[in-house]
Amino acid sequence: MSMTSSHSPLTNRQRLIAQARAMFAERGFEGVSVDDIAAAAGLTKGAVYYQFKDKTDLFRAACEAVLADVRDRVETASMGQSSHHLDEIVIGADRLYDAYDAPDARRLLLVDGLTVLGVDGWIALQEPVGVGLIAHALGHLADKRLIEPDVVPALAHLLFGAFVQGVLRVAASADPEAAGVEVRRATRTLTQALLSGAGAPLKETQWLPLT
Amino acid sequence: MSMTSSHSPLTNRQRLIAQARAMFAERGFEGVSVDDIAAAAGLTKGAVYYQFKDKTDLFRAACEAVLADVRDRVETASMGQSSHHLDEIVIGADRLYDAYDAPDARRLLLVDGLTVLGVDGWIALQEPVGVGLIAHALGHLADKRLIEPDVVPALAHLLFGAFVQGVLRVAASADPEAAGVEVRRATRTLTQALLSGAGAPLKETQWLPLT
DNA sequence: GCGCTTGTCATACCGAGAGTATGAGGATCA
DNA sequence: TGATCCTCATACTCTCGGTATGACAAGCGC
Repeated sequence: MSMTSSHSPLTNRQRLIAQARAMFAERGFEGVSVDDIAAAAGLTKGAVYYQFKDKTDLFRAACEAVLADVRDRVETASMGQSSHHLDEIVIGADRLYDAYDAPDARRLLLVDGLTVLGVDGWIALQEPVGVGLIAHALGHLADKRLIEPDVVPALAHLLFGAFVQGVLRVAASADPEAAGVEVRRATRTLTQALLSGAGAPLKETQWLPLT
Repeated sequence: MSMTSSHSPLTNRQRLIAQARAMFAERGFEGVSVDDIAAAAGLTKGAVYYQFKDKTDLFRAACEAVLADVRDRVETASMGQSSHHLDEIVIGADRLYDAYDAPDARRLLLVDGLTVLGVDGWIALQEPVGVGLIAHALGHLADKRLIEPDVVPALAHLLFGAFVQGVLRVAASADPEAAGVEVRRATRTLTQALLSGAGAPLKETQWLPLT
């Protein structure tokens, strides 16, 4: 069970995932029928509902395949970069933009994923890769007390949300080239502001003893 | 055409929008059928397809109704607050969290809206209220040269993306009370970092003509 | 070889639901 | 009193997700 990438001939399950990934990326989750995916893989609906629980399950498998490629692009881009440095949050954001610069990553992970998988499923999906990378970089800032350590999980989530809208803004722009530079500059403004150490004291008024 | 809020008896169109808003907020766009909405309003599908182009059009009308309430809550909360001040970005974020603290705002505007209306439709929907408020507050920072003025539009979009994930993180949390405080603290870390003026010079190394 | 099980997939079918076609009923106006 | 327009109900089509069931092959014990 679950042997990933044996050798030459793809299993029918892998072909279904590959077709689903390509077609979902082009026409979206609602724009593709299960019969279409099965036919594109040279199969019928019966094969799909044997391999997967339902259409959402197939979508989830396609998302994980896309996410695996995104993770690969992030990690290979991280080779030869200064790790354990404070500005990892700055260069890490640029790496994320590069890694998510693909139609399937945008459509599956950032657009349809939230509605199809639900809020909890979506967060669980993004936690290990995107949010995790940001949280790791923020950990270095917390070590130097540039930010409070206990805000790292939530702040990583927030920054990933900013990143998501950055990707979507570029994708929706009439001039993606210019929008890409604009978004990366705005992101850099955000991340470099965190490097200036303005979140450490938080001397403001003891507002709530909660948490 | 388009007479909003005449007096006592709601028109059938308004009743349809109200029912759609309530049912979409509870069961989501895909979880509610057009017949259900029509029946809940004491009508049939024919009335819906006379008043609206399709189901998406009805959803869009419901979104605008929700957004009108959100805008009201933002503006009434803005009465008696220090405007034209630098920390408007800090207190404005808190006002946004309060204004979006409703099930229909979360589900329609932040979850289903992106997939149903598409990326362009979603951005166009959020621009006048949420993004606009943030852009206005960022304008004060740009006036004082704490950030570069030309990054304001993109940065406002990014910060709104962070805000969206903050709302969703609270909604998905098992303890919304604690998560709310956590998210607001993280947001404050982000906004206050911008106040420290680390984005002004941007003297950084001629980084990349990339993209 | 034979029966039995198991894994894999095709076929046939059901029901829900979006969208359309059409006409009924009322109101207004000539 | 028609004629026209507005508003909506009814009846229908068609796509599509999901299920039920059977076909077919590969093993496996005997």
